[in-house]
Amino acid sequence: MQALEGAEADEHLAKLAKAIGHPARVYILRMLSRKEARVCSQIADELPLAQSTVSEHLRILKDAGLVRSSQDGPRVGYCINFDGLRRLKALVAII
Amino acid sequence: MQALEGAEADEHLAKLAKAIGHPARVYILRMLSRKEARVCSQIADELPLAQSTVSEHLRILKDAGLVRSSQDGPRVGYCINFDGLRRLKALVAII
DNA sequence: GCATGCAATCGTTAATCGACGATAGGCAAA
DNA sequence: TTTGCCTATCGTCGATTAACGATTGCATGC
Repeated sequence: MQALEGAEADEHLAKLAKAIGHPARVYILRMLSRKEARVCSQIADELPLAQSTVSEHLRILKDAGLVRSSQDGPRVGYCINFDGLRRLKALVAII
Repeated sequence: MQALEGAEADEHLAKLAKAIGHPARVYILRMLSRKEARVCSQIADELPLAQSTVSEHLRILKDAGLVRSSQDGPRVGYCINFDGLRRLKALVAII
C-alpha cells in the first residue's frame, strides 16, 4: 500500500484528479465502470466529439492509471483499472 | 441532495476534480483540513510559491466550492467548505 | 497481396493554466 | 491621518490543454 499523505501522495492525487477534471473523461469512466462500450469507436459514438479527441481522452485516463487497454481480441478494448480507481477513492476519502 | 449521476453530476465532479488537479492545491486542502495555517500569508510561507500565486490557487478552490473564506476577524481566514468536500467524496465514491 | 475498419498519431489553432512581479485595496494600530 | 501589513487583482509570459481533420499504422478478411 502506498502512502496516503505527504508530497508524493499529493502529487499522485493531483494527477488522478486532473485526469478526471473534464466532463467527457468522467463520462467515459462511468461508462466503463458499467462495463459498457469498451471499444473506442463506441465511446466516440456516445459523445459529441471526434474519434481522435476521444482517443486522446482515453490516453490521458490510461496515463493516469485509471483505465487499461486490453488487446485480447482483434480490436482494442478499454476497461477500468480498478487499482488506480481504488487509489483515487482512498486518497480523496482522507482529505 | 443533488444527483450523483447524469451529465450535471459529471460536470460537477469534473469541476471539483479539476480544482484539486494541482499538487499545491491538494497540499493547501490538506493543510486546511488539519485546521492549520488559515491565513493566506501562512500558506504561502509553507510553499515555494509567490503570494499572488497562492492567492490564485485559493480562488480556484473557492470557486469550486471546496474552500470558504471567513471574515470573522481583522484578517481573512480560509477554511474547508465541508459541503463541497463531502460532495466530492460522494461523487468519487460511486464511480 | 490488397482492401477494410478501427485506433493512434501528427499538425494546427484557440483557449486555458501556472507563475511571477507590480499594483491596488482594506483594515488596524500608531 | 498616516503607516504598515496582508490580500486581491492586473498584466504578461511561456507552457499546456482541448479540439479537429488528416494521415499513418495495424490487424483481419477477401
